[in-house]
Amino acid sequence: MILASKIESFVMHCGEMGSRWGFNRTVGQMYGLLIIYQEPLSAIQISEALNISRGNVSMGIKELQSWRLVQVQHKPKDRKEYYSPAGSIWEMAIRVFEERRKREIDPTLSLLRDNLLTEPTNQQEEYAQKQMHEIHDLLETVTHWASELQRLSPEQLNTLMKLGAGVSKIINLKDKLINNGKV
Amino acid sequence: MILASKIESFVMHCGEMGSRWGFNRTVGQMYGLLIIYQEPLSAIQISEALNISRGNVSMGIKELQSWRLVQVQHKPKDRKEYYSPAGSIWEMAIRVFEERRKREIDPTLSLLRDNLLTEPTNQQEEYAQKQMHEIHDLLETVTHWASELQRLSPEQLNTLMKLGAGVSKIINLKDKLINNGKV
DNA sequence: CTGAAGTTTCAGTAATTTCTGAAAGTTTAA
DNA sequence: TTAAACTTTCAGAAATTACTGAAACTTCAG
Repeated sequence: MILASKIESFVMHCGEMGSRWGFNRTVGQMYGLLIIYQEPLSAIQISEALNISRGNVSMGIKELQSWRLVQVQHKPKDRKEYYSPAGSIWEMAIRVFEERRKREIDPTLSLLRDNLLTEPTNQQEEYAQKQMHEIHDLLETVTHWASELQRLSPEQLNTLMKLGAGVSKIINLKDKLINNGKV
Repeated sequence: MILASKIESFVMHCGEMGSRWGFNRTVGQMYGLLIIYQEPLSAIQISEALNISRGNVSMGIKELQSWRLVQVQHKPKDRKEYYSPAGSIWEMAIRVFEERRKREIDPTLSLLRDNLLTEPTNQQEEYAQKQMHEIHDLLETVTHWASELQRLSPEQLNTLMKLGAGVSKIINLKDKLINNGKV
């Protein structure tokens, strides 16, 4: 399988960015390929398109599945499995975001919670706990907000984002209304 | 320099999470240490506390500076440089967020922009460009929104986050007001 | 100047992560 | 059953990334 050069440049870029996005080069390439290629692809097609071993494809698919980013399909009269991206671009973004939160924030939150349960035994620990407390509260707020936002429909979220900083005006407006007892 | 066990567990955790947050283990540990430790620390103190070479500390500090996360200070009658975290926990979070956007999203946006400039030459490329277009628009919207939010004061942003999904009610409210020609 | 006290750089080594390919496992059609 | 067609696993090799320590560089007090 030979890729059109525009497609290839996108796929290779995904590979280079892969590790920054939380997976490795070949997993990044695989995901890029599945997104950009209209038809579902079999493991062997992926391994040929990217010049990587069949075993590596298997491991990569597993990884992408753990991120809930790929779907398996079957074609009639064909025992092979065919892979395609799971959900719309929008949904994929949400999933990457969510998974990264789980991997990057949740473990820290739980460590902080544990550490904050015990009393500080000296001045040094007291300061340490103060800092941990601040980090904890920040992460809690952000996590909570993120999960609330995820419950909005794509349209609502889009409206909100397009609103940009204008959202602050609306918050002020709300405050005014509340203060006037009108809401 | 010996660390209290609670401090140590936090520092080691930062090390383990380091690579997920965009730096490596020792850079993560160094940053954790600076955050949790009340006094500014010299390079030699850091290297002793973490059992890493002096040269590694120098490289790590450089890395943290490229993220704008540390500050250098001097003590009277002492030629050593002392390091401490730059800004409040809040500001640090903003900076990590911003730097990661630069490293994880901006390069992709620019690749997509370039690829979208040329006309597709066949059906396969047409589909590819459709996908790239969607990703591009999503990343643009998110990036733009993020930079708008950064312009809000911590207090405003906090209000907004605490509001959670309630923000949708407010958006609806705004729509109503606009439709009634009252705003 | 000089040299002591510090910082930075970087070649080579160590540690970690990723990838391959062959073997083992699974599924299904006949 | 059997065997073909496929998938998964995993030990070891390859590639990448991080770390050390010694040398080079910088700064400054005397």
